[in-house]
Amino acid sequence: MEGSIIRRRLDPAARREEIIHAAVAYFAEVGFGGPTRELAQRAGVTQALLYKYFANKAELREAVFERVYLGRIAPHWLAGLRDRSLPLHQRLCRFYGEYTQAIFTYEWMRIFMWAGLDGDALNRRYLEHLNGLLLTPMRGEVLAEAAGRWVPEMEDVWNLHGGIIYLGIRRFIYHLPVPEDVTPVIEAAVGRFLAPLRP
Amino acid sequence: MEGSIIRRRLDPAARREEIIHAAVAYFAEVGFGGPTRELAQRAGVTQALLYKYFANKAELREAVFERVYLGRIAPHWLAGLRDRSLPLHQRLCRFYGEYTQAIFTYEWMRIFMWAGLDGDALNRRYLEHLNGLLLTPMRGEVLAEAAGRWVPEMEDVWNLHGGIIYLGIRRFIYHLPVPEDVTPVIEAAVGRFLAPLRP
DNA sequence: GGTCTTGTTGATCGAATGATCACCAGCCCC
DNA sequence: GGGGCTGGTGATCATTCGATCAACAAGACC
Repeated sequence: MEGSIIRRRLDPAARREEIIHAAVAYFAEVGFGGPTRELAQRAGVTQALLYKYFANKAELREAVFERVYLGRIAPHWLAGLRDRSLPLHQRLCRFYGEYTQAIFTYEWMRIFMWAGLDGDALNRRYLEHLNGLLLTPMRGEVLAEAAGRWVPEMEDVWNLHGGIIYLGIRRFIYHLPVPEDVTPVIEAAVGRFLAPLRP
Repeated sequence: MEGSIIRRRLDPAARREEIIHAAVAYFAEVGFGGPTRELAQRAGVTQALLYKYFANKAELREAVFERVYLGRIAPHWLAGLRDRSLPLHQRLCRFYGEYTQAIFTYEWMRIFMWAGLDGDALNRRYLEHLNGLLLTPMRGEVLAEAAGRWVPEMEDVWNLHGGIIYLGIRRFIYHLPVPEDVTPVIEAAVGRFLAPLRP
């Protein structure tokens, strides 16, 4: 009758995985200030067990960061942006379509914001990486396409980027209604961004 | 020789003011999870005294919200947006110049974000208010100006808004370098937004 | 200058939190 | 099927947190 709790022995790697998975969801919701006891409960585990897999809370937090940040930037995006066999408009739309698909999740958006407010260095490093690896090349493609007709500032690129990211902020941070399909919004934003290129 | 601490009796209203002022700065920095003892220290006051002015921490938090949110939207902004004796471009630039001047502060941007992550209802209400009072009329002005040539979606307006607000997010949340003077960035963004109106 | 009001403090309480440790029990292996 | 390795637990510790309260003292008033 009662919810019999069966104690299951798990492979350490699998258990660690389960804990990290639960921690990502938990910290995304309540922030890193949330008590470890509640996290343990969500992971279906005792609080003491957490400290068999992580020396302290900070280490668990690091593991969550690693999980959330690592491999979030797909290597083919840069090549895709530079593939001049396609129109630039199409390349930008494709990139932001895939990028938003990658980061517009409850977990990523919120953990990124919690970490930002906490002043975590990983956050700034991620954005500097994004800037160097993708946004600057994006500007380079515009420069090549414009052929002197227009010299965009990096701030123009950041403006495009921010306008799109703000969709995710509205949805996952502010809990405001946002279009289910962001594709048309991205296309409109990219269109405005590239408007100076039109003859 | 030692920093002699002189106990000063203050008018209750003034003391309350000091506490709220310190609380705004403190919570903006560390979030509402920050301990009341450290806040009291920053306010130059004992922790016990906080509870003479606020029944509990939640009430102090409310006072901080009230201070930060209240009167942040200037009443003349709506009239300024609707003043058709000026070009729409100029009206939008003026509005966002004043709006960013009002909210691009360390305290406002960060408390707004902490509150958003905490799921505070005031947050959503503020944005719905902003939407109804300013963004929707903005779209209305564009509609009037376009006279059928272009029918912008609310998402286009949100995109303009988000692209500009993202400047403050980059600066105060992510601690990234951002142009000191945002005026040119605003002008460029407004220009792109209104591009469909150009013949 | 004495007295009374009340703004302010130091001490302290109970609850919650991160972290530890002795001990238990599931599962593999012979 | 019975040791034994080790994943897992319950109890507990030290600290920190929000909150309370009796007692103190600064300043106004006569």
